[in-house]
Amino acid sequence: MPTNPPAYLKIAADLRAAVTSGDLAVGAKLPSETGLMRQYGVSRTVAKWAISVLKGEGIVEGRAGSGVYVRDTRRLVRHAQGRDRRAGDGLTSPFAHDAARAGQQGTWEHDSHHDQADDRIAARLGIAPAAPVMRTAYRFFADDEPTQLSTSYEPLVITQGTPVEWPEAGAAVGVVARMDAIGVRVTEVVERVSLRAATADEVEALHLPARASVHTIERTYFAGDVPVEAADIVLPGGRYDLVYRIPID
Amino acid sequence: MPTNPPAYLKIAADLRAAVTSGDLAVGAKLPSETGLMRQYGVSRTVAKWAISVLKGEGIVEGRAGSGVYVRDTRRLVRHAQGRDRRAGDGLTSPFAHDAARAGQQGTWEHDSHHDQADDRIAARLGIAPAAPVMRTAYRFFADDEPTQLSTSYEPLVITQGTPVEWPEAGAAVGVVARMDAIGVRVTEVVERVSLRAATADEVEALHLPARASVHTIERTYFAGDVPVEAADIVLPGGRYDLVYRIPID
DNA sequence: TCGAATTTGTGCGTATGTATC
DNA sequence: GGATACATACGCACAAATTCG
Repeated sequence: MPTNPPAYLKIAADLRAAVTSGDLAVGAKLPSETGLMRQYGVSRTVAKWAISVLKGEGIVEGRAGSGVYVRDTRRLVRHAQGRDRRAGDGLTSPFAHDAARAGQQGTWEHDSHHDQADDRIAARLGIAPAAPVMRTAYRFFADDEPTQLSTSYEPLVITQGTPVEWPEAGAAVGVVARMDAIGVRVTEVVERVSLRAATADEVEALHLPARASVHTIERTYFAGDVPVEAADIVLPGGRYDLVYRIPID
Repeated sequence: MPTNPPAYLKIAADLRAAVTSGDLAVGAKLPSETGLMRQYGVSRTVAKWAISVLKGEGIVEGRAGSGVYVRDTRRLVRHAQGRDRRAGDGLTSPFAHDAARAGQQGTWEHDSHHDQADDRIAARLGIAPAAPVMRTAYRFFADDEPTQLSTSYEPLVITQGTPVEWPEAGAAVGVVARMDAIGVRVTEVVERVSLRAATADEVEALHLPARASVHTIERTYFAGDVPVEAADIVLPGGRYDLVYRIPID
């Protein structure tokens, strides 16, 4: 006798409501599968499907042998760079700034090397395919938890031989300050925000549960009409809010 | 004999790769459950779980009695309003503009009425709780497919008795143009982008598959430091790219 | 230290309903 | 009507991790 809506979605909705209402706080343990079976008079399969829905939504997390727990959904806020930037800002990176606002310590690791632009990056940077670029892969941590991945590309035609050729080697931090140091005035940043399922690599690097969603941001810095840096940024879905301030006129 | 990774994730990865590589184009039919059972030598349960993973990611869609099909993942692009706006822009809404860029026809339905601000909206608008607001619920369509939900709130203290009190009744379209018409100069818009699972209402209104993710945008327009409009916008995840252009300095 | 109980993770087989072709 | 295929649901089994006496 199939009911409408199906049992597993009704159970999922009940549990979701308990989480969002606060009845089940962060870290709280959900009823066990056996408990749900008795409580709702369903089979183990149905209890599993209900919980798997919530896991797909990223709001709970199963630990084998222990139980299913409400995940920490506190969000970091990422502020896109804009006119807020003050002089002296260049001493600390945008990421460290965002982490500090949330009361967390922002750190990162990086790996820079010369590379050739693939077709996609070449198109974004307005350079020839296979043109030389500086490629830097970042992994950012907030209180030692990995929370952001980023790969940036800068045309070497702009930076080669300058003090800021190696992004993390000089005194200036951040694209705007570094470009400023070599006389390139960054005037605009364009970000394209998208959403997709996390790849296996991202699940690994960001300590995500399987089936997680991520925000992806294609960020491009411009000096006038000339792109000077392109970056692919990956943020765990549901752990981040992205804030944009846009002046009108 | 549990292997690592589990069979259902391996099958899901194979199918995902076939979709992203283009071997399975948009609209193509995936192998049936029976097919997967034979192909991989697994039970129906495992085939089901593999497909359910892809459904959770929103890249395929099951049709009972027919099969599982690759969903259309072409993306609409939403351009946040900024300095791009030209004079005369006020004749067409930002949504219609975005749809036109994608070669689709943008239409919408709306429902306006007087209401009282709840605590959350009051905080965002900087007004007293229960203060009177104009509340307008929108549903936007691209080529007759629902693609965006939005609920906007304007403090009646600003608009009451003016020609633009009812958002969809006057000649001017869009918040900036309407506010301009009553001498309120909108100077900035702030958008907070987030990601969460779709509610049942949203699944219904946007024709989403169960377990879908959505972007949510909390948008606030400011005239100087004064908020003049707040809106909650819901976009289907994976069907939209959000583009922001931010001037530097 | 050990072992038993609990719980999730993965997997198999089957049955019924219903939509599509 | 019949064949196919998905959606939902039941029951069962075993492995692995955790918890706790």
